[in-house]
Amino acid sequence: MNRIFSIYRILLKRYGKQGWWPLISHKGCNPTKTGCISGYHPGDYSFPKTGSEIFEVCIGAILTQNTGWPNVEKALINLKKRRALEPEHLKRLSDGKLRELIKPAGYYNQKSKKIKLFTAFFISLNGRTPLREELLGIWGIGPETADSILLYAYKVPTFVIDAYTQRFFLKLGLIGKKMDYDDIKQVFETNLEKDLIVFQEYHALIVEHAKRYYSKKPHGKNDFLLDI
DNA sequence: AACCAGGACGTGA
DNA sequence: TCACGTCATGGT
Repeated sequence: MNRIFSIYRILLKRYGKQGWWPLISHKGCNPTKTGCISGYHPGDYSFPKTGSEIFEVCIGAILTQNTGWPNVEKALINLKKRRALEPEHLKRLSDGKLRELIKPAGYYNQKSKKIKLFTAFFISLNGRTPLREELLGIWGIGPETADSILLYAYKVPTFVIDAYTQRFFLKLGLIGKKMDYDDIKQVFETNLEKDLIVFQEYHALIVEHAKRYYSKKPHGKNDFLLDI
């Protein structure tokens, strides 16, 4: 019946719970170990638990723009060592030092500016959950980053669309080539129950699946889902 | 050694 | 609106 939902169940069965969003502060990750790709917490939807963990997810969402997670993790660990994953500390960090710390995540000139602007906004929230429109009003926060922040930092059930999702579901014929971000988002939100866990897992599962079959060209080669 | 990554913004047509 | 160019490091 509902192909959007049945694909979710198939992906969940194949890959299991993904445990997004990863937190370097989560036990299991040793910040001194290089190349540590950890911090996932499959089956535990209580994260992030603290204000600083919420902040960490937000900064990670900015750093991962068009960037692989291993690079982001290096940058986050650098920030963590400097105690700069606390908004009040990060605010006081010089722009030059911030650029240096996040360098492994690339685009450090743009991203340092984005992080500074977001940090000021985050502090002004005083713990309140931001509105999507507020996030989109910040320079450097586009629709995907805004939705990632809402879904994984603030536990707001809003669906995240990324480049992988577009490639994958275009190939499946479930979205159109000319649909924009909000059009595609609506396809998912109207075909799924508004459930935080489903929204969190589905996006993560799409990324996991698409990394395997939609990274290299031709996109979709050997994707078993194209036959179903 | 190219190619790609869990995007967003600025520009010109 | 929209199709491009730009931003940058590190993994495969």
